[in-house]
Amino acid sequence: MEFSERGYHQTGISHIAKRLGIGHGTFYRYFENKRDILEHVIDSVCDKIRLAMAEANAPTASKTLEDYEAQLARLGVSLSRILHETPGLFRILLLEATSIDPEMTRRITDFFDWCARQVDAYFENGMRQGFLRSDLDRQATAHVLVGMIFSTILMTINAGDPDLLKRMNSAVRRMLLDGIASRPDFQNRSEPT
Amino acid sequence: MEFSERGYHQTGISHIAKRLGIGHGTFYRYFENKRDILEHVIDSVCDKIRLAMAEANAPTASKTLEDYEAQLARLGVSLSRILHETPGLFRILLLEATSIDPEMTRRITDFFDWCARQVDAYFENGMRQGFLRSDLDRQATAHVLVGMIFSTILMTINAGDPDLLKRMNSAVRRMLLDGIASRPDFQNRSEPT
Amino acid sequence: MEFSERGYHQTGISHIAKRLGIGHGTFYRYFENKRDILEHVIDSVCDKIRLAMAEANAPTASKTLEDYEAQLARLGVSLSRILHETPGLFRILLLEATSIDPEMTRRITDFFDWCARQVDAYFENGMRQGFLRSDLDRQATAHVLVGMIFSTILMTINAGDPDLLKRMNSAVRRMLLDGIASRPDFQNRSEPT
Amino acid sequence: MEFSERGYHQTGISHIAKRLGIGHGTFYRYFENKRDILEHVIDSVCDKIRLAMAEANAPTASKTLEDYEAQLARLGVSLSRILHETPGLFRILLLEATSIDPEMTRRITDFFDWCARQVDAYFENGMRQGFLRSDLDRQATAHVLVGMIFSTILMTINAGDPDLLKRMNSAVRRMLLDGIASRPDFQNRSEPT
DNA sequence: GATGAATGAGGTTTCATTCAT
DNA sequence: AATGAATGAAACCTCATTCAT
Repeated sequence: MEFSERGYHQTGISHIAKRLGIGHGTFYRYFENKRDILEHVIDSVCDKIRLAMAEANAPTASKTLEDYEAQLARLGVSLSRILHETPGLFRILLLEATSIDPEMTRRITDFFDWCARQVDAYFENGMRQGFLRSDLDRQATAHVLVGMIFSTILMTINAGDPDLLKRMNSAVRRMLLDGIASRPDFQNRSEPT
Repeated sequence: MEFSERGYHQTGISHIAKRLGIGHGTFYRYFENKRDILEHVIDSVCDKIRLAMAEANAPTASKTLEDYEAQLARLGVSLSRILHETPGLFRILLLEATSIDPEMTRRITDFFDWCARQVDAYFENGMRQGFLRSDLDRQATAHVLVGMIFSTILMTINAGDPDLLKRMNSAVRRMLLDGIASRPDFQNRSEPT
Repeated sequence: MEFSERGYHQTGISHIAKRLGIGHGTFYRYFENKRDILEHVIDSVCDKIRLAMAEANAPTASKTLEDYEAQLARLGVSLSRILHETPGLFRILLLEATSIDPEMTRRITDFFDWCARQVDAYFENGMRQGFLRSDLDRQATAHVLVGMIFSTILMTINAGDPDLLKRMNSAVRRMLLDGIASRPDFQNRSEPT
Repeated sequence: MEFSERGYHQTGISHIAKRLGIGHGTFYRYFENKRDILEHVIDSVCDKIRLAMAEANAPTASKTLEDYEAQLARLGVSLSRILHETPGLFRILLLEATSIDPEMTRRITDFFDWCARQVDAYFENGMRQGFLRSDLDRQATAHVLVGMIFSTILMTINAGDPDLLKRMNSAVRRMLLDGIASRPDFQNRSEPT
């Protein structure tokens, strides 16, 4: 997508049309607006992510910490796959679309909130099942986890290091589950894959 | 700042000049460019954050987990103060400046990398002192922590809930240090303020 | 006709095609051009008017002022009927078609000239018969009469008052034949219907 | 004015700017819109005409038919002068501006109505003074007179004959005051100049 | 130093017309 | 014969930047 390479505002309709090999008037047969195409892109990436979260199983599917860890790993794999297949989409979602207009910002904010509510449901299940801390501030922690995930994606997009994604992915899970503190009294879990 | 209310591309030189109470030609005596002013703003916010990190003490200052926790808390307080004093600056840094051009994106990316290197130094100290896990992927985890911090700020900017910042702030420290898993064999630390 | 409701320039080929219930490509089987359809419309309205003038009898048919007055009345009735049946046509002729291009303006000008020549023939007959003033500037007065007629139509199109046409119609005939001056020495003709 | 030569829709901002010898962006410092400039032109021509009517003296100034005839003659001179000085203005008013949009059409219609009301005031005075017919349909006749005047202007704009204006001008006054009928019993007034 | 009038590149969008199906 | 997808010329308009005053 031209937007992710050049940026939304730097991309003219003529650029898009030229890349698609169509006349620039043709563009307006399929999209209402320049903004309209961005909306479609955003919708598409959000849908992909929603699907990825759904594929990671229902919130109530995990009975143990290991189950939950596996769910998280599957989500990481799904998101990595999306990132690999369509690397531009996240750039548009996270870097470009945030500065178009209040309505678009709202749309993205709402999507993050939706993600946080999903995570919240997982947390609720974990607390009910007893494998998550009972004193968890579910809502706040869910937002933090969502932030971790998307900032991980963002940072690996812009990084040169192709290995960083995998390592941050692991670091997220490790930190989420165990924290970073050493445990003199506790056998550290082995690194999750 | 006009940029944070209206957005960079929606803000004209005339808007800025009017707010500053100067003629819009005069603007060019003080700034090279429209882009130039954004650069100044970004530099200013980055400086504020660098100062906040410096105020939280040197990486080697903490000998125990409690020290480190206190450092983190001080950093949280400092950032919260900046956010409170100049709420627009972060919006510009995190939402607007990311979509200007590759050079500007690079500048922000580099700043995040710098932050991550700072955090890395804290982690190195913690591992040397023995209060952080010895198997920590320092670099990746540092990036994750930076991502947590800035995504927390970002999310609280756009949220209606004024209390969310404090709660996410706590959630970040809690998760960072202990993870979210329950510890049948371990007395959970009390909630840090 | 779409042109009279929306205006020529505000009307797209697609509007016309939709109203005709055909695809907008099909339009070009029946008309050369967008302009071409306007030409047809103009031709049609001019033909109607020419027919109306013909129906009012030959220029030489009237022997007396009363005959001529009756001819004028018949013409008024005919034009009123056209105006009532197809109110949009005059709007197109008098308001829209005048601003398309020089050729179209010329066409309308020529039509008015033709009308004036017709009127001229009536005047010539009237002068020969002796019931019109012998010092009449036939050509100029014919143009004035044509102007009166069409401006009457135009003004009644845009007026809210549905009675205005009839009253202006009478006023035209009254003014034409007797003028507006009072005649202390002359019994005013009774108001013609 | 470019509008009167090329037509409103055929005239681009670039044409106007080129003719004025300014950059086309400069145009927008002085006019809101393309339409805005037309509005100014229309206002200007209407003002000229209003002034011309005012110069022809107050409605109540004439005590006799001769006075009124002189007023009419002065009005004719004034309008002829405007027509001579700025021939394009009337073309725009009468041919172009009528097909822009309903609001503009309304504006012109309203102006004609205003003219008719002025004429009405003259008629009222004439009837009160007794030099105009007592059975005059003032409102309708006023509209007809206004129509005569403007259609005279319109026809002479488009005619090749430069003498036509003067002749139609006379014909209007002659017809208005005496009609065109011969008067066996009445000494025709001599042709007014 | 300060100003704001002037500029024109460049953007988005419309729509009459063509032409393969 | 009928269609409507495709086209691209051309329109209007914005706004960052310059420069004479």
